[in-house]
Amino acid sequence: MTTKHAMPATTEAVDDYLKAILELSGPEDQRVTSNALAGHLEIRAASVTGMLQKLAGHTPSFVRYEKHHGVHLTALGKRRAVEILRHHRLLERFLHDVLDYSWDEVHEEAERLEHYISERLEDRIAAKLGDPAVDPHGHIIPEKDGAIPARDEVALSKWPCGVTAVISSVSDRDPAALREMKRLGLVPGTILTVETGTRTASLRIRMGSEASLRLSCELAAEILVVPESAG
Amino acid sequence: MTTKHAMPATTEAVDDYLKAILELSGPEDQRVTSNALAGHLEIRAASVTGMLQKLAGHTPSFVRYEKHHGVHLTALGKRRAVEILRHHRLLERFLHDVLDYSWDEVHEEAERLEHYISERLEDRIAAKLGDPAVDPHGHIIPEKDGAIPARDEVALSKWPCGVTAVISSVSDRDPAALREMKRLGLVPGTILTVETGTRTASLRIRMGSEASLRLSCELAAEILVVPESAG
DNA sequence: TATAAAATTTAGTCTTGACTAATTATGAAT
DNA sequence: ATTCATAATTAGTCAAGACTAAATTTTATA
Repeated sequence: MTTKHAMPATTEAVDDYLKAILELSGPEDQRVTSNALAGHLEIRAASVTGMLQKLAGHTPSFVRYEKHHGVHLTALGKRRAVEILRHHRLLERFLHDVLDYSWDEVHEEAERLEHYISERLEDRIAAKLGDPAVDPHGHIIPEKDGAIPARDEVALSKWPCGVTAVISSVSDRDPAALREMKRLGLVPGTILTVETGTRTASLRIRMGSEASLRLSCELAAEILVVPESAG
Repeated sequence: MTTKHAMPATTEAVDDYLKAILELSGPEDQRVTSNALAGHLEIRAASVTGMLQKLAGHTPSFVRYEKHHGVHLTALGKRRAVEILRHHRLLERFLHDVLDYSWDEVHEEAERLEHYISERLEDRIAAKLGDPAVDPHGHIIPEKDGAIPARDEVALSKWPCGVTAVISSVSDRDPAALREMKRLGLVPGTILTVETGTRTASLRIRMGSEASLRLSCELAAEILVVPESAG
C-alpha cells in the first residue's frame, strides 16, 4: 500500500513550482530546465536554482534535481502537482457551472484558490458537480487518486488538411483569445476541417454547414484537437 | 464621494490584524491593546508591536497607533476589516447552503478562503444566495457597502431569569460546542427562558414544551440572545 | 507617592522566497 | 580540441513577519 495520506505541507510557492514542473515536463516526465521554470513562473533563474536546491534537499522530496541538468518530479511531487491541477480544474468547472463565471474568467480565480481549498472542499465540489471529467476548456480533470485518463491531442495548427477533427481543449491562459474563440464557435466538441493548401500565417477552417473562416496561427496553436472517432 | 474603490493591497497577515482589531474593539471603536491582539491572533506581543508600527507608518494608513496606548482602525482599515468579515460570513453561508457543510465545519474553511476570494466571487456568491442577512451561526453579514445593521445582543449567561429570549447568534469558533448546541436544539431563532434561581456554575433553561435542561456557563456564554419582540 | 507587577517596546535573530551581480559549467560550432 | 554564447549557479541583499530576551513604561496597590 502506498500510504494513503501523508502529503507533507507545502507553501503556495512550492505548489507553483511543482505545478510548473508538471506542466513543462510534458506527457512523459522529461527533465525541466531552470530557465524554462523561470520563464513559466515569471521569476529569475537564480531564484529557481535556490528553490530547487531547497526542495531537493528536503526529505521526503518532491523533486529530483541534478546541478546544471534540470529537475523532475518524484512520485510524491507528481502526486501533489496533480492534486493542485485537480483543484484548479474542479474550481474552474464549479465557478462556471454554479457561479455563472464565463470561461474566460475562471482561470484567474481558480489560480488563486487552488492552493487554499481543503480536501473536504475539493470533495464537496466534486460531489456537487457529479465528478466531472473535464473543465470548461475541455482539459481532463485528474481523478481523486491522481490518475489522469490519457488523450492524444494535437494542436490545430499542426493538424493535417482535409481530415475531420474535433476540438478537445483550448488554452485557458488568455482571456481575450477565449472570448474570440467563443464568438467563433470554437469550443470543445466542435467538429471542423482545415481547408487544403491554407498554411501560411493563417489557415482556413470549415465547421459544419457554416461558411469557412480564417484563423491566425497563434489562435490555432491554442486549440487542441483529436480525430473525429475519438471525439 | 468617498472614492468608490481604492483599497490598497493587503497581505493575509495584515488582514488578520485588521479583522482582530475590529472584533476586539467592540460596538464602538475602542482602542485595542497589543496584548489583546496577541492573545486573539495567538502570536507574541512583540510581534504585534512590530506589525502595528509598520501598519501605522504606512500611508494611506489602516490604523491609528499610539505607543503604549493601543490601536484603532481608521475608516480605511475598518472598510477592509468589514470586507473580510463579509467574505467570511458569506462563505460560511455558501459552504453550508450550497456545499452541504455542517455548521461546525464552515468556520475553518471560511477562515482560510476569506483572504483570497475576488470581489467578483464575493458578488457571485451573494447573488447565488440572494443577499443573505446572516450566516449559519446567526451573525449579521455586512452589506456590500460596509454597513452593518445593528442588533443589541446579550450573552445568555447574563440574561435575566424568567424573561423570554430568542437566540440571535452563537460563537462559531468551537466546533465541539457547536455540535453540542445543535444536539440540544440551541440554534438561532430558538425561544427560551432561564429558570429563576439557577445561576451557579450552570444554569437551567426551558425551551417551548420540552423538559428543561442544564447548561454550563461556558456554553451559555457562547450563546447570544435578544428580547423576544426583537426576534 | 513609592513600588512592584503587568503590559509594552526595543534589539537582534530566523525563515521564506524573491532579487542583482558576478562566476562557472555546458554544448554547439569552428 | 578550442572557443564562445547560453544556461546555470554562487554569493550576497532585501522585505515580510514571526520569535526571544532584555529594557522600559503604565498602572495598580500599598
